Amino acid sequence: MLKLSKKADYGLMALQHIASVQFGDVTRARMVNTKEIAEEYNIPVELLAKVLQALSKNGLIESHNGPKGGYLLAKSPQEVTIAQVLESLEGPLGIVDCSHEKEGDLCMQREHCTIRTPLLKVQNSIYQLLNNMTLQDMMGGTPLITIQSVSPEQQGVER
Amino acid sequence: MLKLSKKADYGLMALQHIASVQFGDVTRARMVNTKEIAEEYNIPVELLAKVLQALSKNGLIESHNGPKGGYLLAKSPQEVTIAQVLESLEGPLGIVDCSHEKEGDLCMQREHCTIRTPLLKVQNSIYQLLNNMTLQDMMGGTPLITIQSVSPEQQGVER
DNA sequence: TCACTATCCGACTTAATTGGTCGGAGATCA
DNA sequence: TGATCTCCGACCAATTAAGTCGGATAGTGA
Repeated sequence: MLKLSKKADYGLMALQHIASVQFGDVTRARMVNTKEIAEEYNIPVELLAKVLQALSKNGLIESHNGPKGGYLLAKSPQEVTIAQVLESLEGPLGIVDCSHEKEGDLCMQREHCTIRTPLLKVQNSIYQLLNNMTLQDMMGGTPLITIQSVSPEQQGVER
Repeated sequence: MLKLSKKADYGLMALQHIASVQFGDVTRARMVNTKEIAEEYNIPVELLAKVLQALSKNGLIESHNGPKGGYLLAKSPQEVTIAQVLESLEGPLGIVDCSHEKEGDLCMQREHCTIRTPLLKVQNSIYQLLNNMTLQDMMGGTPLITIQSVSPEQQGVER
């Protein structure tokens, strides 16, 4: 319930990866391509490509093709909010349908609908939550759970 | 995106209706059956029945069958949280899959997953939000959009 | 310059979840 | 005791998401 889609998951991972390559201290800034991310995170390549497509279309990342091509962050990490990412991949987000319904297909329950107002409140709260968290927060702010590429013998250490 | 299911919608409406019939000031307390709710809110009867079944199974309402039967709220409105309702109808709610994953099917992205921790924060915030709002809040606290059942003589008005 | 290669891009197919439907079992009231 | 009204559990269809495939485009090296 309320689970976000694989596309959203993949999108967030990819963006986070691109951001840390581009702005992180460890490696020097470079372009990163679909295949690299897919292999790093075990994501089906073509699906990830689709996700990156959408993000590019919505102006969150820039695409450069040809050999040595790849993707680049279009904005700085603190300018990209989680809400923007999710909306780019899944359309406008809303708990209730009637929040963004067009003329003609309003729900049959409308007339007696008593749950709309309180749910809209919840929806707004969630939106603010997602809109206040940026890529920046996902990168540096919180430590990784398990770090594999550092010391392999710590693999078993979880949570 | 993040939209809650029809079942959840229907469930909330039904509970709200039952609550206001049982505890509201307008009419005297009585049992309410599936058909009545379905007609009132234009919900497919059988689907609503399924929803009420689930709620009954999870101890949120009591079922009484036979003629003059119907449903009754099992707890007082301020004891029933939105989170409880949603979980009864849709299983445990979580933004990320890995929050309640069992042994064996952990996601392939786990090893490098950098987005888990921040997303869990978001998830907790949302949960608290839903867990702090009760049926009571949905009834009296917030005004209705359209108030049809206010004047008693309109009570019998059916369509 | 020209051909090759590696990339992005859009449409299609398949699997899963959700929404909706049907017939049966149990209980109550006349 | 019988008939009726209710809840209950299993079944089927439709929508949506997940994953796949081939084509188009741009850059590089000979």
